[in-house]
Amino acid sequence: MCYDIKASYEAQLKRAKRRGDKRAIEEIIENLIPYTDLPIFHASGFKHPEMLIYPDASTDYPIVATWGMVPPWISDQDQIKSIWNKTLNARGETIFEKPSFKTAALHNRCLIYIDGFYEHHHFDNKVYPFFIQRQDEQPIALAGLWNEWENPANGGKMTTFSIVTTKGNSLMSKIHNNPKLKGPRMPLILSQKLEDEWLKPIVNNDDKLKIKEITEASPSVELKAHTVNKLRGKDYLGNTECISKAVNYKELIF
DNA sequence: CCAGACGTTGTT
DNA sequence: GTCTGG
DNA sequence: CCAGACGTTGTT
DNA sequence: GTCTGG
Repeated sequence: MCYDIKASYEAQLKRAKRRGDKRAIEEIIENLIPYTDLPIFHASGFKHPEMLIYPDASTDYPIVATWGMVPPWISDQDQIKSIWNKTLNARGETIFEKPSFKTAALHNRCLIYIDGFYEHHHFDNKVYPFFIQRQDEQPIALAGLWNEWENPANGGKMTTFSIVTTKGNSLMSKIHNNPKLKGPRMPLILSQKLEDEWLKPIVNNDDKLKIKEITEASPSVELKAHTVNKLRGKDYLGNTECISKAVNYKELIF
């Protein structure tokens, strides 16, 4: 599962920067960043933040997109409201089957670069938020699906995305403290090699199988986690830098 | 055939 | 748009 | 996902 | 307990 993320400028621009094209970076900062909610120290998917994603059609130059997939057959604002809280994540195992995701799974895959994500741990009837990041604290590349929706009423365009999830690893199991095999979920984290595989167009069945393989392999990236301040309700601090900082809960036994 | 959905998460 | 359930 | 409401009347 | 809103 993945409903809460941190996405700094540095993380979001990581892929654009790898070519060392300074002019391109300036352009992105000038023309795209103003339309995003960056920097995001914490955002809930349920607030549908605007971020940068790297689509297959333009692998090194990002576009602005809203978190919460709006499938092409949606016809008005009311339908958007009823669907986009349910399409923040897409189960990797079924992206080629679900009506909301199947077209995007074939033709509209993307990468989302974040610093880390947040998960809620339950202990003694209370909820403790954790921030999860790479052990080396480098940005994380997530597998995503995107779509451009056109409003039939006025031709207005809206680009949206969903984060692909997969089976959770042992750290996730511990945070979710779930003994069941059915197990916790986590976002699909891609190694550098798989990032490019994920964006490669599908032209035959082998390509499709390759993508399926990626969604089924458990992420090999080493992660670490610490408790942070509340992410929901009255005690929520909002989108402030300190929200991903470690906070000690004395009563919590983890 | 038409109507209605179309999605994800987890059980301290 | 396309699939599922009745 | 978590937090917060969960109801009625009539009008600041 | 269960549903809605963010």
